[in-house]
This record gives sequence, structure tokens and C-alpha cells, in this order.
Amino acid sequence: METFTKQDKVDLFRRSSFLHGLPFELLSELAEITELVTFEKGAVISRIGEISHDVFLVVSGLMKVSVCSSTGKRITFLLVKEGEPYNIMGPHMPAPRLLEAEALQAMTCLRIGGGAYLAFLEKQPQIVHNIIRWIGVSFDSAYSRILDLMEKKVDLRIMRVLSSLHQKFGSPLMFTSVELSEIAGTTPESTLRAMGQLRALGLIETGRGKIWVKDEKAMIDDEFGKMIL
Amino acid sequence: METFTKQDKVDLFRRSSFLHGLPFELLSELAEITELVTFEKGAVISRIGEISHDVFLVVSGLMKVSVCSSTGKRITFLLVKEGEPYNIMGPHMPAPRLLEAEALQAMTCLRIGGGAYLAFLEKQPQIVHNIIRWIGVSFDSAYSRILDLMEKKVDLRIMRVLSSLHQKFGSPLMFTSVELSEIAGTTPESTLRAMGQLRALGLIETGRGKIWVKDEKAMIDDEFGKMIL
DNA sequence: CGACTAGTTGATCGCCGTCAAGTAGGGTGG
DNA sequence: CCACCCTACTTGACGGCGATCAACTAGTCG
Repeated sequence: METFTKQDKVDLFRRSSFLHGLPFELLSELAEITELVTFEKGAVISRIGEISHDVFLVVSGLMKVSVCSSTGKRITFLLVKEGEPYNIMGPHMPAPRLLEAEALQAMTCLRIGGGAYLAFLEKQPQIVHNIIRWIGVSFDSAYSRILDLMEKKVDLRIMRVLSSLHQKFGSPLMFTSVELSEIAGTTPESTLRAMGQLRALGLIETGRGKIWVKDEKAMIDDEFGKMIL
Repeated sequence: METFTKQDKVDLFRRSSFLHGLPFELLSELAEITELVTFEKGAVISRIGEISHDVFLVVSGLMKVSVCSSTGKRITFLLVKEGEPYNIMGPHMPAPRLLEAEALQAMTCLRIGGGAYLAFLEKQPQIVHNIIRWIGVSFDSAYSRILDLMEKKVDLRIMRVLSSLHQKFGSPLMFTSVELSEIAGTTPESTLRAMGQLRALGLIETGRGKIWVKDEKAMIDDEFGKMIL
């Protein structure tokens, strides 16, 4: 593994929108308590029902965070990419959570132990503002997805998912129908049917595990409550 | 309006599970920056699309917090009762949110201005732990409700709603079919049909705007992800 | 070249949202 | 006390969306 210096960490922090606006001294101190870890593709970072108190900041790769019911139904609710944090609430939570986190690609992350994280918060309360703002955005996104599930047809949900993914990751999107269906809250079959319509309209092109969004503007709806992944 | 002394405030804080475990000095300081306000039944505390930076702690009465889509579909996601906070993320958020808060009964609350709230957080970082824990529980509840919507039938959802409400408020529950349907994410008709079945099974009794849960145990399911309202 | 995975399409079926019509409680004013 | 109205509740009928099952095609990797 190549070296990842303290300076590299601070550079990452500076680019991270999560840590935007925080002073150099704080980022520098944060760098001290983080440790570089790697996960290979498909690795499980945190299993459902486990208590996980470690906080991660993604350096490279992509992490999928999902919740899973007892009957196996799963919904993906976060795709954590470079510069974004995972499990920022974990150290505060007493009970195990329903979360499951998995590496969609080979990843490197910075890990912060739960204890060190909590101590850091008390010492550097400025960062609390960033943390709660970040949680707040996720929270609003969660409830806009509930509204989506209740009142939007599958076709429209798939369109919104593709549009959001395209905004975040650009083209081509490397997702399968199963992955998309877990984001949109539907089945792979319905996902493919919906994508077939979009393809017929010329809005997207699809390949095996790849999707190109051709007409970005036509896929954006003016609805309140943009989906955040 | 009767007097509500600083001591009364601190007593309320002590009973609040939200503020559990915090030292007297902190509660005392918190009391200093809060102001008693009242709302009559049906009053709108915060309208959708407005930026609201005031934080509230409910002294008495009941507040309904809902999100609302552009087509008018509404889902209630929080019922805030005595000792519970509302809008603890608001002061941190830059953009208007989709929330709407309304007094279901005549209410008294303690109000904290957004600026004073943020200043208090920086000065008393201990309280951050309580805040994020509280948010975390709501967050998990939100995602367990997404799973519910996806895979549970209406009958079961209604049962879960009634069970959760009974745990929080006891009998009789003073809710109409419209209110319940907005919590369960369905229509009033389906809500009443589901309740009809529960009534036929002897699990509940219903009156106009009142519901008595007769068999508490039979209504509890062993599912992960308890619904929090 | 074979096996596995991803995508595609068709047929069926049941839940539940919607519309509609009718009942009953509870408050108000006379 | 009764007549009235408004709201909440109740029940029935219908229809469409989408989950599910199933069969088939087509890439990709060893």
C-alpha cells in the first residue's frame, strides 16, 4: 500500500464538502486520529444488527449503505463516495442499527474510532454544525423518498434515481438492475421495464451493467425534495 | 397565562428523556435562553417551505409534524409530546425544508431562538450527544417506515401504528381515520377496513375519534425496527 | 465452449386506491 | 327537546399498478 501522509489526509478533508468551512487546525487534529484502512470489492464493512462505533471517511471507491428487513427485502439508501462520511451517528447510538455497509468497489477509507470521535466532538464543537447539517440533508432525503414511494409510479421513481445517480457519478453509470431496484424500492423486472421505456424515448442507452444518460434535462423533474444518494 | 418559572423549566428538562443525563448547570443555562409560547389547537407552528430556525420543547399538548408533497399527499412522521423537542436540526439547515408542524391540541412550548441554540451548542458540547442520539433514533425510525411501506400490507401497518401509538399515549387514542392514514401511509378507507378487521378480532374497540386497544400483546410484532412516533 | 450472470418479455393475479352511497354520532340553535 | 348539519365512519364495487413466476436471450469470464 502506498503511503498516505498527514498532508494527504488534510488535502482530502479540504476537498470534502462534508468538512467544508472548518479551519486548518481542526482538520489537522482530525487527521491525527484517523487511520487508513482498505476494503476489497464486496467486503462487508458493517453487518446488520452489529453495533458499529467506527466512523469512516471515504478516500476512494464506493460504499453502499442499505437497510434490510427480516424477510430479506433490502433498500439502499446511501452511496458514499470520496470525501463523504459514513456512520457519523453510530458512536452516539446505544443499540445496534439496521444498517449494512458494503464496498461496491475496492475502497480506501479513513477510520476514526468511536471514542476518539466523541472526544473530538467535545473538543472541537465547530464540527458539530457540519455533522448535523449533513445528517439533516440525509434526513430530508429519507422523507422525500417516503413520499416518492407513496405517490410516484415506478417509472418516475426509476427516472429520478437515474437522474440523481447521473448528477453524482456522471456517465456511464455502473449499476445493475438489481442495484437500481434496491435504490428505487421496486423489483428488477419493473426496473428493466421502466428503463426499456426510457430507452425507447431515447433518454438513456443501456449495456450490460452500464447506463448512459443521454438527455439529462428531460430526466429532471421540478419536484421539491431532490433525492440525495 | 400562568407563571412558568425557571424552576419549572428545569423540572421539565429533568423529566425529558431527550435531555437525560445532563448536569444541572447545563439545564439551568438552557432555561435562561428559552421562552414560553402558546399555540391554540390547529395553529400552524411552521409552514412548508418556510425556513424555521426556532427550536421548541413541548411543555404540554401535542404537535404533529408532517411532510407534504406538491400533489398534496401528506405523511405524518412525528407526534411530539411533553418533554420532546422539535426542529433540533433546523438551525443548522441552510435551505427551507418540507416540514409542516401543527398543534393537534392547545399547546405550550419553550422556544429557543436559532442563534441562541447554536451558541449554546458550542458552549455546552455535552448536549450534542443527546441531540445526535435523538436524531439517530428518528432516522432509524424513518428507514424502518420505508421498509414497512415497501413490504408490509396495509392491515399490518395499521396494527403497528396503533400499537406504537398505544405505547406512547395509552388508551383511548384520540385519532381519526384521516390522521391514522397519514401516519400509516394509506387512505382513510383502507385504514377503516383494517380497523374493522382488528375490531372483529376483538383486538380493539372504536368510537368516533377514539380507539381503545384491548389486546396490547397481540398487536405487537417481533419485527426489527420498531416504529417511533 | 460451457456456465454463470444480466437483461428481456409475457402472463397472471391480488392488493389497495378510488369513487360512491349510505349511516351514525355530537354539537348547535331554535 | 327536537331538528339540523357537519363530520366521522362504514361498506361495496371497480380497476390498475406492479409484484411474482416463468421462459428465453445475450453478454462475459474462466
